[in-house]
Amino acid sequence: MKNLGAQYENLDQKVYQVVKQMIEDRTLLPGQKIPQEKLAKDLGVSRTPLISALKFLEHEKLIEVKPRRGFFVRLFTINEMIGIFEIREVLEGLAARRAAQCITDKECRELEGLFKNFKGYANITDMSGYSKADRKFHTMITGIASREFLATMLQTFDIISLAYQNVSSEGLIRHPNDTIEDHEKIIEAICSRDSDQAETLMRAHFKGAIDILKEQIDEESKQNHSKEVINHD
Amino acid sequence: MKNLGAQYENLDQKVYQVVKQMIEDRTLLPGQKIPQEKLAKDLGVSRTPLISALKFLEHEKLIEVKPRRGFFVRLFTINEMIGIFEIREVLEGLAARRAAQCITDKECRELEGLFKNFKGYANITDMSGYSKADRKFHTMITGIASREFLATMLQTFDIISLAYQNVSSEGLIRHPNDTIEDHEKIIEAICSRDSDQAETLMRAHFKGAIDILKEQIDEESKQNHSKEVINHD
DNA sequence: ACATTGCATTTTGTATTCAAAATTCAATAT
DNA sequence: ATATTGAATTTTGAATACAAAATGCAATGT
Repeated sequence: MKNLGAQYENLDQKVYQVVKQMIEDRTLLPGQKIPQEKLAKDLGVSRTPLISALKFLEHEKLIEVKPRRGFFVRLFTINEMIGIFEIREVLEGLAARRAAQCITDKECRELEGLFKNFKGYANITDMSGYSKADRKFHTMITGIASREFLATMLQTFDIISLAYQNVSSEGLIRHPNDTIEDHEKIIEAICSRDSDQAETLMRAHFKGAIDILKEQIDEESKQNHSKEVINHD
Repeated sequence: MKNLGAQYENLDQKVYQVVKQMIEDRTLLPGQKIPQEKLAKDLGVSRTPLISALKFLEHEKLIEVKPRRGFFVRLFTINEMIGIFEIREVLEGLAARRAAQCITDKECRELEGLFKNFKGYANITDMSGYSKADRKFHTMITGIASREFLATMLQTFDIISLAYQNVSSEGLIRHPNDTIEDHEKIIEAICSRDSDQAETLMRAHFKGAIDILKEQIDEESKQNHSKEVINHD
């Protein structure tokens, strides 16, 4: 394990980053209790900055605190995931609106170039490349909208969605064929400065993901087969 | 100053509440540096839970951390306030939508009763009573929508708006005469389970507040008179 | 009078310590 | 065999300790 001591300005921040990454890449598993002493030793720091980082993550809902029992990696129900996507829907809708209002011509060209490598292919096979472009698409729009709060909030929810994608990979990662058209239309609306349309289309884009989640609930309740780390409300 | 030692489960949480309150009621002023040792002593705790609480508040953007320099009460520009209200607009819009989908008849009656004391008066003079009802209105709707994340996020922004109201009281507190009709229409939409309409009306309600803020910017830039704790981007 | 330097003081970031609470686990009872 | 009790051990919550950084301030120089 990487020793973090002394090489960064603030240990809190760096421990926070590392632990967050560990949750994302499932080194720390949902439901698992955090072994404070051990993890702190592995990271080469004392419990103080680790606890500080865990409390940050509690605020982001990636960590759950049970008083006097410890810190646990949080575990999301599908219903909670729907709630999170609904929030992303309205917040990214707002970001798209704001982006349409303040985007520069240069940013427009960059945005329009994002998916050009995938355009025109009947079937996209470079999933990881597309997925990277997709991520860039969302962060660029938020960046252009540039409202500190909005960026912070969306970052939080982005990570959560990502964590979830790893959990139920067959369910949430949508194939480029299904989403590239959405992306192009949103970019077009933003670049023609049509803020109403940009918001509407971005929201519609998220509604798609939400519908997929809702279908999952229906299926599972029918088959009554509950997956590993997902339990319902 | 109240001594907090021993009377609560977790000192962090309680220190957090108290410090938040101190920022809200302006015992701690924007821009001011937090005297850790002194404040901890005043509260009857050590620096450990105080620092923990301050880091929570940093996440909520009520506190700003300058590494190696200390914690400072944050200071909002009008542009930032506009950003915050835009977020509240979409999130409370979502809350209204969800509330319309899952409200019970009992909750409807409670909601409808909220403003009955003010109804029919040409001019409402009981400002603090109305302001309390207004707060209840928003928290009830969020509560009915009942999505943990949504509630958490809105709570954060609610506090910030409140802090701001204290700062520039002549600007943001709107007179009941201007808002009671909005409230009634929103309640009507929610109680008739019209979720689209509920969202639309709630968003329009917030747009009003945002417009007021934007007018303030225009006025100030014209008069070039900058107020005490407000500085612009 | 004002700027600069260097020492003394204060404050911060982090580790360590320690009492109280929770957990484990073996011994005993049912 | 299973349930219950109660030490021994581990873990948590919070205070304290301490080195490193920042700040204040007085002495000196311009």
